[in-house]
Amino acid sequence: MIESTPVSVDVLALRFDPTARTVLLGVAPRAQEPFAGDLALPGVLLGRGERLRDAARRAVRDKLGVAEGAITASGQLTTFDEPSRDPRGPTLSIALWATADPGRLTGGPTTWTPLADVPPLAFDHDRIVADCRPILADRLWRDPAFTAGLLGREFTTAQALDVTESLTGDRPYPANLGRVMERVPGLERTTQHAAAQPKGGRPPSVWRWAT
Amino acid sequence: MIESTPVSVDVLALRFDPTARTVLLGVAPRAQEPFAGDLALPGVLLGRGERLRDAARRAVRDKLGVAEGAITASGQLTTFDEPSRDPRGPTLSIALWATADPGRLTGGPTTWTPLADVPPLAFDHDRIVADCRPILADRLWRDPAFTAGLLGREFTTAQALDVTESLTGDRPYPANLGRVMERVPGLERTTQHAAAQPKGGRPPSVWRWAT
DNA sequence: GCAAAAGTGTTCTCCATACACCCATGC
DNA sequence: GCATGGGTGTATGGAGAACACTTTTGC
Repeated sequence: MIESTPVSVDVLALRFDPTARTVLLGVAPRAQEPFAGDLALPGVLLGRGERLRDAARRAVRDKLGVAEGAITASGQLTTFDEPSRDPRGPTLSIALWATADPGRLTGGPTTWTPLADVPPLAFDHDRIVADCRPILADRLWRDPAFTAGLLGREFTTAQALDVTESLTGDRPYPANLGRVMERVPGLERTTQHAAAQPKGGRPPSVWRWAT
Repeated sequence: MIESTPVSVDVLALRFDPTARTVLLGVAPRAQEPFAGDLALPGVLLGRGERLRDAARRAVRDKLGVAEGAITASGQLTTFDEPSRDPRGPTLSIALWATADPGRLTGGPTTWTPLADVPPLAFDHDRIVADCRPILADRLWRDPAFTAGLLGREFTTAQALDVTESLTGDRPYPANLGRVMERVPGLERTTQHAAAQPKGGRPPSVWRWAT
């Protein structure tokens, strides 16, 4: 029997905060050595026969204190295999994304930090975040599960602008983003309009997923 | 100590055959149960601390009999985590691609089958091939390592047409493919022309990678 | 009215697709 | 010459980016 490399699942847990108008990444201080006390992505060792999605949910629940019901979607990113990424010995890290409903979020030791400005993290987690951000930006408006997971079943143009800016780094013209969204299968502009921003401005349209 | 899921690396080993004018996939009959005798992708269990690339090279060498020097490039695809994919118990399968130089290929029990027409394979390898083919098609002309690995340092327009057809399923117009290739960084059309096809026709241009 | 922010319409550019036509080879 | 097949030029359509101008809100 060959001794195999342990596999950990590390999660980029994302949540859109409509008040702060940014996408936040969930990180938590590590409870144990190594890097005890340092911030890190939620991660767990993959159990035997466990599916990646389930491990990701478990990581988010145990390490961030997010109820499983609040996790709206998840998916695979890439695998990191540098043997020295964990000082305890070689480990494989499979990165997944997960989106959380900003609704009920039991406190916990979680720090939600803007995705655009993540503090230094333990292990090679800085690299994981850096490598995966472009992948996430690419998924937006292309992968409906990811997009709907982040924005919810119903959202406004203003929120869509904020999310896009958080992920890609720059803010699209509302007109152009509207045309992109028109072409997303299953997404429709409703005739409703949300309340305007506190500072004023025209009230944005409400968008809804078909099914 | 938690018992972890064993990780196998399964490889889509690709080789361009200029004579047959198609991209071939390397498969070999399994030596052991389960599925002994059935064709399967070359795969090995990932050793502790072993890098994915190295495991892929090992798989191609041990299972296909391809010399390591003949492997020109490799890269990551996706991970398959259905717990029932191996009857012996849950295993993770990380799929990688690898390209082989059609030069020296010591016989071995390898079958090289056209990528467009792969026979039934053991385990879930049919699904792996089906899921990964579009990813490979997308990599062509975008990932220089992959493209150069398949076509070599120097190749003709005719070969480029054949490879594109094998991966995507339909044959582009020579004119359009030429313009795509002009825009590939590091790839240049030389002033040379190769010999014409046996049936005649205009001799195709030779393309070369810059460095 | 004024500032803020979304929506409408228009233009421009780039790229992919398609095809008519020209050119160079084997036979 | 004729079939074969790559190369040149050209047109068309769709997507993205940029921006003037209009509309609807808060104050």
